[in-house]
Amino acid sequence: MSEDFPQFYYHHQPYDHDDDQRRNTAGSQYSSPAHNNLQMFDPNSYLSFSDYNSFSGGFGVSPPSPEAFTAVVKEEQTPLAVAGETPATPNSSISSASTEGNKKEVKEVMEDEEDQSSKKDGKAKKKGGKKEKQARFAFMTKSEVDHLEDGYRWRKYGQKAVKNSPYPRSYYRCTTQKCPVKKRVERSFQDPSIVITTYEGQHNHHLPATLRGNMAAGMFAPPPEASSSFTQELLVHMPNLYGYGGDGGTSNIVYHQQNLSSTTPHHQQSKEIRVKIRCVTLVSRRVAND
DNA sequence: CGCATTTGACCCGCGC
DNA sequence: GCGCGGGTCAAATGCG
Repeated sequence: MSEDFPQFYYHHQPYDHDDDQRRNTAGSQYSSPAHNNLQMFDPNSYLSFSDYNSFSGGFGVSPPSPEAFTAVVKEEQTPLAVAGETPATPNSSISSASTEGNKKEVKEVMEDEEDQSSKKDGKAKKKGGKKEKQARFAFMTKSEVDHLEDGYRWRKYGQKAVKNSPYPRSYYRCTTQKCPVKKRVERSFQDPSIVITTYEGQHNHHLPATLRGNMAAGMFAPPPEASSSFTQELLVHMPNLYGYGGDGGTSNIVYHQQNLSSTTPHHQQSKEIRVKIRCVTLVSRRVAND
């Protein structure tokens, strides 16, 4: 699976020479036409991660040279997710800008457990073999820290080396009792500045009160000055965005880009947040229209 | 002392 | 059937 993620955001940073070098070495088998265009993205490689049809059907927007963008894939909700609670605590997460606010971009993917990727999930079955399908939600964040703060408390229970990647994958479980949520965190081998976080399951509890209130209930960790409104906006849009409460019958992908500075000045962060909110709004409308 | 992390062993599914 | 790789367990260790 780890092979799929880098493919997804391939060339997100077209001017990163270091990245090119890495592709020529460790990621040789993933080499693709060197155009700074996400159209070069190969959905086939992504298939195991998310529904291929979602991409082929919805990848109509293709920015020529993304400096920063957000991509969202919305797919059918799993029966489990639909039957579950409303996303008071959606299985989404935050890509924290860490202490320095160095987050540059966030990409999200909603993963449907009913697609082919569930095959791999089967491996997660433990001795009991009772593991059920869990909704999964993955996103990529440009961050220097591996474990992004998302408001929940996590306990690391494993770490494995990732094939074709020098970076290990870490496994975390929510420390809250009876909370089934897990997450995997790994770093892209193509761009080590990218952290790939995959959430599995939905929290059956609220955010721990000890952690900066509930500012992290959304998907991203906004800069402090914008945290409140930003999170609220996201929470408002999340249901449509990920099909919670929706018809769940449409596959969708929305791609969005903005020419955000990679070194966003502090005073422009709120602007960036607004851009993202707009993006989410756009997604919501689109889903609604479908 | 309690909790989190580390890490090697183990389990399981899949491909050959 | 076997090997590989992903995921999890659990004892040891670290840390506040």
